[in-house]
Amino acid sequence: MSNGKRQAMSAANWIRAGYDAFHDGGVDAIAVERVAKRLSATKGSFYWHFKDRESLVRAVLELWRAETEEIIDQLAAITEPRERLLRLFELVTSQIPTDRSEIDLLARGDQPAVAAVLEDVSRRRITFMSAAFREAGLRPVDADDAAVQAYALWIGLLQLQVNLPGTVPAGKDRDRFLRSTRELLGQLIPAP
Amino acid sequence: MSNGKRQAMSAANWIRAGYDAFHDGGVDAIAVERVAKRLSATKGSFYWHFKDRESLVRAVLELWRAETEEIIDQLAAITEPRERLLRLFELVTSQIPTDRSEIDLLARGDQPAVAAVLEDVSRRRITFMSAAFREAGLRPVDADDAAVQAYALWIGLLQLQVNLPGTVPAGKDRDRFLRSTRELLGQLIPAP
DNA sequence: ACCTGAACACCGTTCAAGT
DNA sequence: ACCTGAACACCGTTCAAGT
Repeated sequence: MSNGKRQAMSAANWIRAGYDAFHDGGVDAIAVERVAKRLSATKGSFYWHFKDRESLVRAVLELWRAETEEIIDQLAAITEPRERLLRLFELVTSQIPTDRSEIDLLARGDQPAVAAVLEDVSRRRITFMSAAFREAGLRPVDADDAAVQAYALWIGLLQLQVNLPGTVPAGKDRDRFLRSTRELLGQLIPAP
Repeated sequence: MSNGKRQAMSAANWIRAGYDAFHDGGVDAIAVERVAKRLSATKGSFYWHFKDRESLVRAVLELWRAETEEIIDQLAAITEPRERLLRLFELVTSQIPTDRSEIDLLARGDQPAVAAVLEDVSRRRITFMSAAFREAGLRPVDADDAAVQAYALWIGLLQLQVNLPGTVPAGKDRDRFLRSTRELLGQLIPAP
């Protein structure tokens, strides 16, 4: 358990530098040569600590996963399922005007390292919503459907936000749009 | 207007080969070196006909744009706006289980050549829907919102379909899911 | 007018050779 | 144990030189 200081340090250094690169330039920026330059190290050094680029991407995205887990933990504390869903919809719709990293990950979903963590996180979110819909009174299959539809609308809006700026209203129209979107999502929740 | 046969032929050859590559392997497959190999030509030859890779991508995606235009033309023939929207929802939801190229384009939206055509096509679709919602009785701002929400749900589902196979129900659950999705979209249409 | 071939700057990956 | 440096196979782009 105790450690010779250099060795463990170094792998963590590469991951930290990769995480910074990810936030600056997305998944593509987690590039061996560029990260090596950032650290004033050589590519050869990298391949001592990691099998390949994919391992580094995987390690960096593990950090991202941990961040998203916290949000679910907070929501889980709300016991009333309708309230929990409405709070969730409020949370994610208000994030829509800002979040970019999420879409970058969706766009790189063809890379296995990205696909792995993306699948995990998405299924986690969908399962979480489905459970709430069930608690709120939907039959299991309908709860699953509703969760998938809500999630699709969510990431679809993120996608439009990033890819087609101007389609998702900003400024003074923003509030009206987000309210109306929450209403649409609210249609998925059965009446008490 | 009339032509020396080699010259015009050659540029068109590159575009056709690029279009094939696009269908086989997505936007990334429109790569100068690989397409050159396909044609048994050199990269140098390519740069005689095109300024850069981006010009080729642009030319290839023009073909894709033309294909999507046809669908809108068909729907425009339906005069009753509610019927037109329902038919559209039916059309796009039934495509969800198969379409991949659309998502590949969304994923490469960071490339200017892709962004350009993607924006055009998307705005065209959203405008088309918004007009129908307005004809069906919504106020202009609400019609715009509804169109954006419908489109977001659509591409969100495409995204899940491709990135997270298994979340969008297939097989015997497929029909129930698509029906319920059409119902949710139908909520956006005002009562007659 | 059209094309070849080599060069250059980027990637990822490997590996002998050094410390 | 850890790293360097050079090599290789891919990219895109440029350009002198050929026909």
